[in-house]
Amino acid sequence: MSDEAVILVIEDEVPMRRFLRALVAGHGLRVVEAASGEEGIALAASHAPDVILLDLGLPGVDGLEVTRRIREWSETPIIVISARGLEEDKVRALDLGADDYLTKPFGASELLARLRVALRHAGRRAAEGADPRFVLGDLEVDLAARVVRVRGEEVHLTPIEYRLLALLVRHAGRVLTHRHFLREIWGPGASGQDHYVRVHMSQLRRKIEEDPAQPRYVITETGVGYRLRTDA
Amino acid sequence: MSDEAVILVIEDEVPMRRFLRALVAGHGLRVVEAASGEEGIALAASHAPDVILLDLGLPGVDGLEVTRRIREWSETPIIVISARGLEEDKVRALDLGADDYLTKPFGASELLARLRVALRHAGRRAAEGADPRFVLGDLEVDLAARVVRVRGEEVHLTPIEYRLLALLVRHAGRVLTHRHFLREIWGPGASGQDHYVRVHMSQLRRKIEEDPAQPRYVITETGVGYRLRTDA
DNA sequence: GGGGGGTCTCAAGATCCTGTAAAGATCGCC
DNA sequence: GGCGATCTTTACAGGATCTTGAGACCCCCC
Repeated sequence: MSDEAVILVIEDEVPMRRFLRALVAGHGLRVVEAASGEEGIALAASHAPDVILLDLGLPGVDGLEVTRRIREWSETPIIVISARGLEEDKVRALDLGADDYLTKPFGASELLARLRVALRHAGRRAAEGADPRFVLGDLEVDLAARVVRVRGEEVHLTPIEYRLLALLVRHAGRVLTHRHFLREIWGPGASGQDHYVRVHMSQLRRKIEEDPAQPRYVITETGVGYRLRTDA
Repeated sequence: MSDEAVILVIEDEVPMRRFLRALVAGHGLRVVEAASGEEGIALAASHAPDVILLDLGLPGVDGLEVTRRIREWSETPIIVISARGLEEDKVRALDLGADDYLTKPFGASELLARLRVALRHAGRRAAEGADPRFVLGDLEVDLAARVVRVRGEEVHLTPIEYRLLALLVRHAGRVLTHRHFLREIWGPGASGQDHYVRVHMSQLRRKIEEDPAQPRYVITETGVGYRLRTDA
């Protein structure tokens, strides 16, 4: 999950940029780099990073200006890195919208810890409200909670039934082959056992379809596999 | 709006506490003071402050423990103040849930600026329900007070039982896997020991369920984990 | 009308998972 | 050092789930 997090590094000096990239990338995070303020602002807009690491001492558009410009439209956490440790510099940056301020030299593990704090904030903002749900007619699938409802009623599914449905939901509208189900759920050793899929799909339909003989949700594509309707 | 903001100061040394109160109160913020960790936790629950200023070097329940305990039910920003500037101290506090870490001595205006950052974060989250109590049928869990009641009667839980229940409450309605419980409670070294979870979950049910064989609250999802009902 | 591929359903047995008790190990406290 | 509380570990019965095979069905083509 947080393996997918994207960090934007805005830093003009090459050695420092390398250091930051190595540090951040070495911890399961993706890195996007900008060598100037303008580029940084553009990448913040195009890549929607989860956190921004920003060096104040940029040539051209300086770090404070970058902060101000990004804050006009985005609330992505910004961690400022600076060689200047004067209090008034910190106050200015923080009041302009930065979320943290680190003075060089700093320790690698402190930076990472503060990065985790910022990611926590970013993640919380993203996770506010209810879970993302897939709704189709009377069927409701909450992949985050692992809960399935039909006409508002919770339906109990066994592990295999749930995984079948989750696969269908994640690829709603597309046809999934028997082979695909077998690979994803039973692993590579089960090829050819198409009846596994059929039996469990039948159980699944019995639980979520009103009339399993006339399925509304799970459509069988004869000779190929199954497909989940996207329209009611 | 921010004229109404409440800052909780948890600090045992009187001069420092006076200094912080004067500083914060002089900027249109209300101050609530605690002289110990226990008091701090209690006031955090009863006064619902917008930001918490926490000294790490408390006697008795120390600052790290205070952070951990508050984070069990609340996401109020915590700014840690400490005489210790070692990197590992910072990392530990931040990873336990603190949002910022200031090393003494620090400048007054920097503290205020970081306080404004924390208030910004708190304000963004102002729409939060704020009641850290979970009620479901005859079961009542007060994460702030660390108290569990069944039909009004207080129930004594062992540490592990309580943490199991607290996890369930914090993710009420979602299925939590065995792996998740093991990681959160026993740490990364305990993977594969699913029976830990089963044994303690059984003890927990014996204490909170009327009929453990027909659980009303803790639902088992065979092959996956457990889930706490959200509806009666 | 018959045959065949593909599909659905059912149910029995095998397999895996879960709840529970109970005994031993550990810990904190006096 | 002893005691009580808690945690770990083991064992087993009962329950839930999965596999497997067989029969029925459907649709299309011959």
